[in-house]
This record gives sequence, C-alpha cells and structure tokens, in this order.
Amino acid sequence: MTTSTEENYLKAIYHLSTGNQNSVLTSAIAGSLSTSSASVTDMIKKLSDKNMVEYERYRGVKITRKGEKVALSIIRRHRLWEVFLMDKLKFKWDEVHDLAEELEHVSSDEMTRRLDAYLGFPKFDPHGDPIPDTNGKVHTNGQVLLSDIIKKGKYILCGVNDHSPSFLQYLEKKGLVPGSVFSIVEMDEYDNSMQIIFSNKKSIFISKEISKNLLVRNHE
Amino acid sequence: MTTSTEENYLKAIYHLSTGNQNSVLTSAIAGSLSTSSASVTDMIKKLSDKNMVEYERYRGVKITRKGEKVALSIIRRHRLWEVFLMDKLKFKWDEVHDLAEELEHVSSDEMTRRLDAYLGFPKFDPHGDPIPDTNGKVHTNGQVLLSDIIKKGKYILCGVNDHSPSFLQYLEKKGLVPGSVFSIVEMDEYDNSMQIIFSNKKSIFISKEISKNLLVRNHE
DNA sequence: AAAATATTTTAGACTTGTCTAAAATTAATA
DNA sequence: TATTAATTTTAGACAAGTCTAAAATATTTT
Repeated sequence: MTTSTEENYLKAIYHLSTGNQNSVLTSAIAGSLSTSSASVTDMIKKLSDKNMVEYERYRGVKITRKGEKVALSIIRRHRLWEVFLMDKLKFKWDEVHDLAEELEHVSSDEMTRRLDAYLGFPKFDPHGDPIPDTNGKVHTNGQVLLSDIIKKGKYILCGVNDHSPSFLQYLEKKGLVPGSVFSIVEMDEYDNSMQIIFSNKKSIFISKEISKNLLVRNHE
Repeated sequence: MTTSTEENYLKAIYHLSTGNQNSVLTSAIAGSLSTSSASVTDMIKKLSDKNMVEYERYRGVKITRKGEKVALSIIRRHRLWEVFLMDKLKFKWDEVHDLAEELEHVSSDEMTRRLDAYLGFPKFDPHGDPIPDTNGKVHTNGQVLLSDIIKKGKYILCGVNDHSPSFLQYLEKKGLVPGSVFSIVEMDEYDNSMQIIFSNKKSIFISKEISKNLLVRNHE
C-alpha cells in the first residue's frame, strides 16, 4: 500500500512528467511540493524500492507504469471529488481544489466507482481537466496549451493548469471560464502575448504567463 | 489544531465517557483503539497539555468541555458522511462505518455545513445515532438501552451502539433495523434475556449481549 | 580543461506515534 | 496487614517523514 505522502509525491512526479518525457529533477519535485531537496531524495529512494519510479543518482527520476497507475487513480479521485463539491455542494471552482486534495486520499475503489456513477460519469472536472477512467486512461480530447498555438482562429477554453484560487479568480474576472469561446485577433512574436476577443465583442490581452496555463481546443 | 490520531483518541474517550461520568481508564482506551496502554499514556499526556482531557496519573482521564467539542464535531462529520454514503451512494448500513471513519478527518466547517444542507439536515445517521448540531448539542430524543428497560411494552428501535458489520448483519437477518416496532412479551430475571414480537407476529429471542447494544424508545 | 557555481546526496538530528520490557503504583487476596 | 496480582507508567527503541549543514557530483564559465 501507499501512504498519502507517497501518493502526493507520485502525483507531483506524474504532473511534472507530462509533456516532457525527460527525467524529473529533484529540485522540481521539491519546488512543486514546497519541501527540501533532501526530503525528496529520501522519498525517491523509497518509491524506487517499491518500483514506482526509476531513479538514477544525480539524474532525476522517471515514473514507472506502476507508479503512473497509482498517480492516475489519485487524480481520478481528486477530480471526481471536485465535481461533487461543485455540482452537489455548490462550491465555486476556485474553492474545490484544497478540499479535494484531502478527500482524494480516502481510498476505496468501490466508493470511487459509486461516486462516479452518482455524478453521472463526468468526463471533466470543474477546471476542464479530464477525469482518468477506471483503467487509468486519460481522454484529453485534443487539448493543447494556448501558448503552443501558432495559428489565429476560434478556440474554446477547456481547462487550466494552475488551480490556485488567485489564478482562477483572475480568470473569472476576465470572463474566462471553461466553455468560453474566443478568437485570437493578434499574436505578438516578441513577448508571446496575444489579444483575444469574445463573441460579445469584449477583447482582452493575454500574457505568455497566462496562456501557458490555459488548455484550449479548436472551435469549428 | 488536532491531528487525526488525536481526534480518534478524543472520540474514543468521549464514547467511553457517555453514560458513566467516572474517569476513563487507560486500558479501556487501549482496548477500544486496539493499541497498547503505553501508547495511550503517551497520547493522554499530549491531550492533557492541550487541555483536551484532565489527567491524573494511575487514575485515568476525564474529557474536558474543549475536548468534548472536538469529539462532537468529529462525530458530527462521521454521521453526516454515513448518511451521504447510504442515501446518495447507496451503500448498505453495515458498509458505511469504515469509510466514514476516514472521511470524518477531512476538516472543513464550511464543507460540513454544506453537506448537512445537501443531505436535508438529517437528525440521525443510518444506525439511528443522533447527529450533533453545529454547536455540539446532541438530541437523543429519550433513547435508552433496551437492556435498561424494566417495563414490558411496545418499543421502537432507534439505533445501535455496536457498528461492526457482523453485528449489523446479524440484526438485519433477525428483522431488526432502525424503525422496527416490537413488543416485549417476556423478560427473564435470571439471564436478562427477553422475548420480543413484531407486528407481523414473528417472535425472536434477545440475549443481554444484544440488548446492551440496542437503543429504543417507547412507542405510543 | 581547470576553476567557479549550482545542484544533489549524505549525515545526523528532530517529531509523531508506535512498540516491548521493566519499574512504579494500585487493587486484591490470604 | 503483608503479599500477590493486576494495572499503569517510564525508559528506550523504532519507522516515517522532515529538516539543516556538509560532502559529492554536475554544470557552467573563463
């Protein structure tokens, strides 16, 4: 079995792994979990002993298929609880993350299955992130980072990569929530910022820092 | 703040306190938590430092008003989650205890409040135990142990004091669930056993061991 | 390629919660 | 009441997870 501390490490390593297939560096994990590199090294050894990660001293870690499955099951629970908190308990999308962070460690496959059914088998959480299925498969539906887009056009916001309340509140103020449809009208080559316009003609400016955290999909 | 281990100790002490106002002995707590007396002594010192219990060496502990408030808030969460698991996720009454034992430590007053509202402000959990209100007040509604009953008559089963799956399954097989109405037809002075009869004329025998764990109320 | 810098790991210590075995205290018995 | 028995506490140790400071390894700069 895995402790909730181990689960948090695996989740962090999994998230840092997606996108780049390189090893994840100790310092990156430490930063992401707000802990010291020394602690990370200790835990990595433990996870390596359990075959959850492949570890090479001074070279970082790669998550194994086994570790990934654990991470995905935690992420699945996390996102299902987020849906519960928002749909049923009427929390706002910037309030659910921290609570789900606690609920995700209650480990019962049966409960997770029933929760899933009770919520109507949702495919995405309130932030637009896909909910892994029972087998740990993630259906991304062709989402890409807005910062990776090179062609002007019409897009729909599917999700975010930063779940901090402050970021979410910022987005909401700008009118950007999952489902928002907008067109890119201007892209600045120099600082990678862009200008977008909503269907209601309202136009806003988006910096590189923001667009790096927005998941979008082509719209039409 | 309290750790979930501290919370489990406080809950155990609270439960062992109700009924008798004497001090709770170290060994009783150890038994209830399946741990050693030495561990209990250690934790009791910690809880005493936090003014959660009054401790006298070799004499046991008394829970303080402060400790009781913590215990009751945990019990409130526990029972609300039990209602959720049974009403919403359709678990059976003998399956909810262990899961609620984990969920109860997710500590957010706001979430508890919303959960309470979402469930329709239930007053009792699936085992018939009263759910403490926000202020930590318990409304027992005049429930007493069946083993304390001295007068024959008609009673209704409101709850149980043993939440183990095996006990609950035993009761269910006998036709005893919260809400069951029955009449005591015979009471044995010698072994404190009794014979009861349901409205459908089915009659069963109840030993002292069983009746000690059944909460009943006068019916009419 | 050697020196300087940054990162990672080790070493040793701390906290929480646990244990066993021995000492202290209380309760029971003769 | 003195001795025996039972219970409780202390003492010392362990595991998990964390930390700081020092040593080891990598990376960057000159």
